[in-house]
Amino acid sequence: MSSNPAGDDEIRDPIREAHRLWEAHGWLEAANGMAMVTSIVRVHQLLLERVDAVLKPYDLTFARYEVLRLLAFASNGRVSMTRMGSLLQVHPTSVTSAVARLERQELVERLRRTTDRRVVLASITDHGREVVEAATVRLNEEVFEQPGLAPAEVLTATRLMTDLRAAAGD
Amino acid sequence: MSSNPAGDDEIRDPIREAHRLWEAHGWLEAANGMAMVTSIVRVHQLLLERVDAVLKPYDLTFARYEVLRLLAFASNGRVSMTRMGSLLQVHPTSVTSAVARLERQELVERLRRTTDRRVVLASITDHGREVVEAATVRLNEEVFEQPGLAPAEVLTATRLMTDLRAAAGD
DNA sequence: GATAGATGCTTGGACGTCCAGAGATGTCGA
DNA sequence: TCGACATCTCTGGACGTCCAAGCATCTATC
Repeated sequence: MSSNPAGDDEIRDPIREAHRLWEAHGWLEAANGMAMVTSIVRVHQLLLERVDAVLKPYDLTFARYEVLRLLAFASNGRVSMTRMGSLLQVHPTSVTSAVARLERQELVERLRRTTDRRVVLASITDHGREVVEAATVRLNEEVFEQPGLAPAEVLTATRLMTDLRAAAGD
Repeated sequence: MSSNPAGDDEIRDPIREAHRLWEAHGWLEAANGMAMVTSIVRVHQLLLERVDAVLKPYDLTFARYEVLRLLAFASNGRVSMTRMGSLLQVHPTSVTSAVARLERQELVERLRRTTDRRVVLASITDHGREVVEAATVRLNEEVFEQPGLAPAEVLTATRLMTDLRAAAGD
């Protein structure tokens, strides 16, 4: 179809291309917002790829890592399911799912609060503590200390994301 | 445990709290990066919530919307599966999954390229075009024109996300 | 105390994403 | 022509997220 020597329809950056098409269709007021949203979606995907690659040797995903990290921080290493969902800002069923897998991996135990037997407490095991500490060291080294932006820009990006969260009622 | 009158362990912003804990554990070099990554993950979640809410009346998700939008832009309304995965930057199986659902909804048809019968072309139907144009109008109005930041900040955020994508080899 | 409503958690199902592997088709060199 | 290899797509399964619905337990009201 094309005479482009590097292949047909070479597109450098799909997001830039989408922005161009939005403007070409007259959606001028929306083009920049579309580009921002699409960029965030893509960055999210790339960052999670990096994070999950680091966590893979520990047989963890980011979702389960966050649960373990939260429990390791908690006093007594115990937090109720509902409270975890609230702190991690995920739905109760996601907590159920994550804790179920962590329990199978023997990184977490389930306990029932005696004063209110409806409440399930997730409790990190000694092995869970070892795993989460090792995983945190690696995550810090390989992702969080090298997030892909200069230190000042990291702060700017964080501030903008915080504003976006606030605008969405977070 | 706590004497906080508004309940125990009131936490305003889980991300700020995580940042504090990271510093308290001496992970100073990683704390800002952790906060940025966590913020992006959260913003992604909130934005997709907004987008999916707008698309719900059209029985679309963002993933399927992107496929439809791409097809509507393409000449003849046709694109091969592999090329869609490349342009949308998702795995081939995600394209298969999205096109399968769109086909059931009669928004897309599958054709086979005669000159190379390995290639499947997704082709948008007239009904698909109607749906995607209507959905685009709503998305522009309700999300992309009101992304939650001032216009200048939208540009800054987009630039930072673009730099992050470049750093990740996008 | 008994019953109605609230709360905490789980289950089952739909969808999206990724991986591993398989099947069909094309291409290239012996 | 034939066989080896590459390419395109799909299937099946694991995991995460969300929704709707259900069960167990607690609380409040009479």
